[in-house]
Amino acid sequence: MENTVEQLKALGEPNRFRIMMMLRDKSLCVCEIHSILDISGSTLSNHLKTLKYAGLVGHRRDGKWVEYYLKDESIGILLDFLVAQMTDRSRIDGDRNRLKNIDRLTCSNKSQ
Amino acid sequence: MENTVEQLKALGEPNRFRIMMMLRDKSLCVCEIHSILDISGSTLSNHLKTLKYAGLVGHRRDGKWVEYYLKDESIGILLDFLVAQMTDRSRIDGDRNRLKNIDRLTCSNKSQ
DNA sequence: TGTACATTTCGTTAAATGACTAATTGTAGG
DNA sequence: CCTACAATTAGTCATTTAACGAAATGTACA
Repeated sequence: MENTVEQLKALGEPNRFRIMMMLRDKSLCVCEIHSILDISGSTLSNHLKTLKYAGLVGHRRDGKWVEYYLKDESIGILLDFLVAQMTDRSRIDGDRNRLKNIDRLTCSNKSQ
Repeated sequence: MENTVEQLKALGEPNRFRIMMMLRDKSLCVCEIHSILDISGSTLSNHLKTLKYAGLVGHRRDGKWVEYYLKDESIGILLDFLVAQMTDRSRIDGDRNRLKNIDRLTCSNKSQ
C-alpha cells in the first residue's frame, strides 16, 4: 500500500503531474522538460528525483543529456486512465503541443 | 487538471488512502472510520474535510452520526483500478475485515 | 586540457501539512 | 433542560515540502 500511496503523492503536485503527462508520448531529456515548465533547473531535478523514488520513472544517460521515461507500462495505463477522467485537458494538451517544436538541440540553456 | 491533481494529492496520504479504501464497500460514519485508524478525532475530521474539498467524498447527517460516502461512481472505479495494481493489499484487507465487526452502535467514544 | 552545456547537489527559506489537545457545535433521549 | 455522545473547529507545534541561487559533477568537443 505504501508504494501506491507514494506514487499518488508524487503525482499530486502540478509540475510533477505535467512531467508525467509529457512522458506519456516519449522519453524526454531534462532540458526538453525544462523548456516547458516555468521552474528552475534545480527544482526540476528534485521533482524528477521524487518521481524516480516513487518508482514512476527511470532514467538513462545519453551523451550530455539524461533521458527520463515512464518506468512501467502499468504507469502509462494509470496515466491514460486519469486523463480519460479529466474534464479540462487544455494544459496537458498545451504542453504536448509546445513539445512538438522542441528537441534537445534547440533547448537554450535555462538551467543556469 | 488542477482538480485531478488535488484528488491525487488527497489520496497520497496513508490515512486518507485507507479511508477511501474503506468507503469502497459502503458508506461509513466518522466513528466507524475512527475505530479503525489510530489518529485523533480532530485529525480524522480534517482528513475527511480534505477528501471532501477534493471532491472525493460526500457526507450526510444521520441522527447523531455523519455518514461519508464516495462522491461518484468514477471515484470507485479509480480506487478499484488502484487496488488492482497493488502488490500488497494486506493493510486494506485488514481494515476491511475489522470493519465487519464494527457498527456505529458499538463505537466507543474515542473522539475525546 | 579547457570551455560549454546538461544535470545534480547543497544550503537556505517561506509555506503547507499532519498531528495533538481543548473548546465548540449538533443531536437524541431521559 | 441537562447529559452523553458524535463530530467539527480553533489554536499550536514539529516536520515536510517546493522553491531558489550557487556550487559541483558529467560529458563532449575544439
